[in-house]
Amino acid sequence: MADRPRNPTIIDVARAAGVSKSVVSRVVSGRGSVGEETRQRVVLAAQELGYVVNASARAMVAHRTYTVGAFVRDAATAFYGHLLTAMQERAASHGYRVVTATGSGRFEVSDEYRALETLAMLRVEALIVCSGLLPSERILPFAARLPTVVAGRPETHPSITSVYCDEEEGGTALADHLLGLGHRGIAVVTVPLRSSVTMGPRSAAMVRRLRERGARVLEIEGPTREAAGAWVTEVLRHDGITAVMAPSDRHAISLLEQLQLRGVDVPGDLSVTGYDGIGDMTTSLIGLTHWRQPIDLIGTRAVDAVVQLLDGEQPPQHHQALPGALVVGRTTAPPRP
Amino acid sequence: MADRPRNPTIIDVARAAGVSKSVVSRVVSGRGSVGEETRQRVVLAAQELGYVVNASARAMVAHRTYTVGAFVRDAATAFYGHLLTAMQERAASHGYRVVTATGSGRFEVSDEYRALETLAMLRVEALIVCSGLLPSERILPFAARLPTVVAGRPETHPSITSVYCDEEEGGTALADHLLGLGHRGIAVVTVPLRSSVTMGPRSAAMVRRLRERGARVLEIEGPTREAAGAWVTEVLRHDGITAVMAPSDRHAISLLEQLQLRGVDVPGDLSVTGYDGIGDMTTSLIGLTHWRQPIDLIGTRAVDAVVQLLDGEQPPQHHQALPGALVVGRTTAPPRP
DNA sequence: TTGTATGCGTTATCAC
DNA sequence: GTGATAACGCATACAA
Repeated sequence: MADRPRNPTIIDVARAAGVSKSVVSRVVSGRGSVGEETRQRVVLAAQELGYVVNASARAMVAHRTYTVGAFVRDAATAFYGHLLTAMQERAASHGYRVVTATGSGRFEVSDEYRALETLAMLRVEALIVCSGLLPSERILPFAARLPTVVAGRPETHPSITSVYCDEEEGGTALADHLLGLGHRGIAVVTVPLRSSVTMGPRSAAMVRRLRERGARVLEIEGPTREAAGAWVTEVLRHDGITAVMAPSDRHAISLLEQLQLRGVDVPGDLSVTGYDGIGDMTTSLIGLTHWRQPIDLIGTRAVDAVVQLLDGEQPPQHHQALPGALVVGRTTAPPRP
Repeated sequence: MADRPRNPTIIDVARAAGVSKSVVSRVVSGRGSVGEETRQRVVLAAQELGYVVNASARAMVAHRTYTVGAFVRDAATAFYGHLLTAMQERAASHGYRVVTATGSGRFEVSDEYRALETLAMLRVEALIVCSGLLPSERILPFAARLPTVVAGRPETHPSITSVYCDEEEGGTALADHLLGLGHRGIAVVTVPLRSSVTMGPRSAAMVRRLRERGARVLEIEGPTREAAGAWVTEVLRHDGITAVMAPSDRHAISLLEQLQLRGVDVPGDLSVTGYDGIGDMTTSLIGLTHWRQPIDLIGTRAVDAVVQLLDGEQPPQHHQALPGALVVGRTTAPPRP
C-alpha cells in the first residue's frame, strides 16, 4: 500500500475539541454522559477531521465484533445470492454485520478450511453455514467453538441448529402432483447424498413416494447439469416414461433445453418438474412446475436463531422446518392417453 | 453474547510451549527467524490450543487490514452475484479479503451512507463500487480518501478508476442487429440516467443509433420492470412497430411474459432484445438475443486495478472498457413483410 | 461531568 | 535465536 495519511483517532479529535480522549470515546460510542455543549464541540471536531471509529481497536477492548460469518458455497447462484441478501438485511436490523466467506464456486477441502479460518481470524461471533455440500462432520468442530446454524439444508445433528425447508415434504408433494395427474412411469434425476445434502434427500423422497404409490420409477443419477443430454437419451430409451423430475430448477432448465433440441413437447410428450423457485427461470414465462422454498424466510430465521444463540437463549426449535409451496406451472399435464 | 471461553492468545501459546510471546508471533506470522526445534513446539502448542491469530490486533499494529470493501447495490440479482464471486476469488489470489456492504436491494441515501461508513470502520484499504444507481458525486468523497474503482458501469470522472463494458457499443450493436434484419419501427424501453448509469446510457445509445440510421423510434420510459404490461399496451397501440429493445435481460423477460399473455408471437409478430447475458434466462431455452457483458472479467479487472492502486502504481488505464459480445438468439427475426 | 490510567493481542525494535 | 518492551486506538473503572 502506498503511503497514505493516517486516519484520525479519538486523540486527534480530543485535541481538536480541547477535551480528553475519554470524552470523545463517550460521545462516539454513546455511552456515559457528557455535557451537551461539550458533545457539540466533539461532534463538530470529529466531522471536520473525518473521524470514523476503528472497528479493530474497538473489538480489541470490547471482545466483541458484532459480526457473524456466513460460509457460502457459491454466491453466484441465485439461491445463495438471495439467501445472502436476506441475511445481511436481517443481521443489520439486529445490529450485526455479515461477513461472507465464499469459495471458488467449488470448494476444495483446503479452500474450505482456509475460508473458515479467515472467519475465525476475524473473530466472527457466530457462523451461518450455507452449503449443500459440506458434511455435518466438518461443521461440528466449528460448532463446538462458535454458535452455528445451518441454513437452507436439512440437518439432524443435535448440536447444530438449523433452518430449512423440508426436503421430504417438497419431494413428496411433487411426486403426488404427478401421480395425481395420472403419471405412472416417471424418471427422477437423482443426486447422491454425498454430492448434496439438499438435492440428495429431495430426490430420494421423490423416488420413495412414487414407489410407495405404485409408480414405475426410472432413476437417473445426474450429479452435474452438463449431462442433461444423457438424461434425455436415457428417458427416451424407456417406453412408458411420461414425466421427469429434476432435483433443482437449474437441472430442470437444462433438461428443458435438451428436450427442446430434440423436439420433445413439454408437457405434451413429457411433464417436467423443478425445485427451488428462485430467480427468473420459474417465472410465468417458462412456467416450470416446482417446489418453492421460502428463501427469504430461511435467511431471516437463520439470523434470528444466531442472534438468540448469541444472547444465550435457546432458539425456539433446534431444527426449524419452514413450509414451502407447490407451484403448478405449465410444464406438467396429464400424460397422453 | 453469552459468556464464552476466551480465545487463546499468543501468550497462552507461549506459556504452553515454554517460550516468549515474541517467538510465537514470529512463527505464526512467518517473519523473523526461530530455531527449527522451537518452531515445532510452538506449532504443536498452537494447534492443541486451537489458536487463531486475531485479525483486529494484527490490524492495529500493522495499520493494514488486507481487506477491500465492495459496495454492492443488490447482491440478489444475478449480475451482482456473479460480479461479487469473481471479485472475491480474484482478491483472494492477491491476498486480500473482500467484505461486502450490500443493501436492501434498494438503498436509501441514509442506508448507503451507513454502509459506506461501516466499510470505513472496518478500515478497508480500498473500495469497489458496484451500483448503477449511486451517482459519481456521492462516490467522490470516498475516492478522495480511499483508492476507489467503479465496476460494471461507465464512469468518466478523472479521479475515479473504472472497469466496465462499453454501454455505447452494446446499445449500438443491438440496434444495428435489428436494423440489419430490416426493422424500421422499433420501440425502446428507456431508463432515465438518474435511475441507472448503466441502463440509461445503453438505452440512449440504442435510440441514438436507430435514429441515426433512419428508423422510427418509439421511446417508452420504463424504470420498473413491473410496468411491462403497460409497455406492451403502448407498443401495440402503435402501428408499424416490429421490435422492442429492453434495457436489461430481466426487463426483456418481463416483456416476453406479457407478450406471451397477450398471445403476441415472438419473434413472428415482434422481435425482442435484452442486455447483460447473465444467469439462466438467456440460455438456449429462451434464446434471448442480447448483449453479453464479460462479467467475470469485469470483476477480476476491477480487483486488479484496486490492487495496483494499493501498491501505489497507476492502473494501465483510468477507464477500462472491456469488450462485450452480441449474442443472437431466437427472439429476433426479420419483420413480417 | 471530565480526566487519568490500564489493558486488549499483536508486531516491531531493540537488547541480550 | 530469543526475550523484554513499546506502541497501535479504543473503552472503562476509577479518581477528581
